[in-house]
Amino acid sequence: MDAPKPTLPRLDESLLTHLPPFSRLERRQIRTVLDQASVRRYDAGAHIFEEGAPADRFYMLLDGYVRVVRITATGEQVTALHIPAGQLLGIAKAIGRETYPATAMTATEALALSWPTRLWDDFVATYDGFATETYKTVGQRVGEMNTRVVEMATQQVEQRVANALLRLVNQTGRKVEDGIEIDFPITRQDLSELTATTLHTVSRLLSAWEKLGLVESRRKRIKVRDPHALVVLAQP
Amino acid sequence: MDAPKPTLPRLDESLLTHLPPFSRLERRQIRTVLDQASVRRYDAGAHIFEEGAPADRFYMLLDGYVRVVRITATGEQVTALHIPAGQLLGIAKAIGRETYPATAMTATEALALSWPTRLWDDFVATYDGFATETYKTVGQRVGEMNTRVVEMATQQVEQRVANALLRLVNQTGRKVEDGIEIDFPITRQDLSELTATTLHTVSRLLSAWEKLGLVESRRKRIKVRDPHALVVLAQP
DNA sequence: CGGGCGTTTGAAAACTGTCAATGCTAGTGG
DNA sequence: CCACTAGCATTGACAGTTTTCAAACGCCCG
Repeated sequence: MDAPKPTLPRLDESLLTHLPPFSRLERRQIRTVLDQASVRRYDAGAHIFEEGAPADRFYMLLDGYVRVVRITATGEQVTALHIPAGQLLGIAKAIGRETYPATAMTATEALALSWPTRLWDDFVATYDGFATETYKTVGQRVGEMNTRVVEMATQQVEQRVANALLRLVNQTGRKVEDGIEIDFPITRQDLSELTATTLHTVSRLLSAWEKLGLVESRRKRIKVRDPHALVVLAQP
Repeated sequence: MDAPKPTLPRLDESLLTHLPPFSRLERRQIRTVLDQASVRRYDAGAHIFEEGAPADRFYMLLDGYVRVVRITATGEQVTALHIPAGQLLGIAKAIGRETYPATAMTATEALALSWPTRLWDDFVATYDGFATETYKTVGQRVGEMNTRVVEMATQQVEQRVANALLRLVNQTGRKVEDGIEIDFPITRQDLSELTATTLHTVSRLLSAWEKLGLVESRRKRIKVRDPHALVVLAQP
């Protein structure tokens, strides 16, 4: 919400060198980019920007996970997607918008760089590969949204939840002993907002799957023990 | 699917002068753009391009309506959006994709220009306003998809169908005596693919609304007589 | 004028949501 | 260090919208 403030120590260039939108830049260019950036740490659950607000800044998530949600007139939340560290967000400018199309809130403690949106056109024009890579990101997100529309239109709840779990595990999974765990705290409610159902139904499904040995879950943590069996469930 | 072929008579420049992506171009530039274009007429129901195919060309729809659909593994169709004359389509390149993300089929007889995708970067670089306007188009479509996800996640079928009807009427409505009619042939099945329900449910809803005097419909035609009442129905 | 395709309608079944109540966990503060 | 409590999760019973299944109708185009 309030404007991010620059930190005193200079940011290290290695922060960006391996991230796609900046990977083709020279050291000197990265220096310039970093000198224009603000860093900020966010608590878990903090709002980075709000749907409908002027798109003042765009962000690069350095650490943590962000949930992109829309909130309906009646107060219900619908989660559009999750963004892992290393991706841009708040890039309204890339799709010709002056305001943010959704609210971004952190799913974990997070760290992000940001730049004033007025620098966007500079970045696109000046930095080789920046535009290409950001449009790829847009493309992936559009693709993912598309997939969700198709799923919601054609599949039953069980399949949607299974698919959502698999996607989370693929995108943000952390390999642990006997399974893969979703790398951030996620509640039944969160999962239900991602799959257009209720927390009750999600709870029942997870309980059932746990009895079958497909998943294991504690409060806010979900571990998938048998991804393949889930893939089977996810099919109609 | 075979390649569009150029027509013999030269295309008139006035075709493009008032269309957003080209409206800032000079006459001479439009001439160049047109000389590189192919025109083609499509029958109603024809496929312009297919999901997953290499994005060889991008298109400007000059007349008619196009339906963008995705087809699931089990053969069900889900309609993503409708595109009216005057808009670009097949602009995979704008979102960093090499293949079309969905199938485009005509809802009516249609007329479209097209260019080889290799010209895309030229267009973006050379023509003032082209990039900006196309990204606005992308933004609008993303916004619309977003809205549909939210609707599907939070609303009942009746509200979704009402909202879909209103959107169609707003975007492609033609004012007629005592009402506004959707400007292209649309079946119950089509509407159900747009709202994630079945043709039966759509049929029942339309029958009920017709009894109430909100709409009037014949085979493949829907006329909205009382948009305001529909807006009320569309609310939760 | 015929038939195909779109449409209508009834009845029954099925998912899934709603309501309600309780149990449990993890973090907080004394 | 332990008790407390707020938030998260579980579960049963029930209701209701929506789909599914089936059958028949009727409009339009060729």
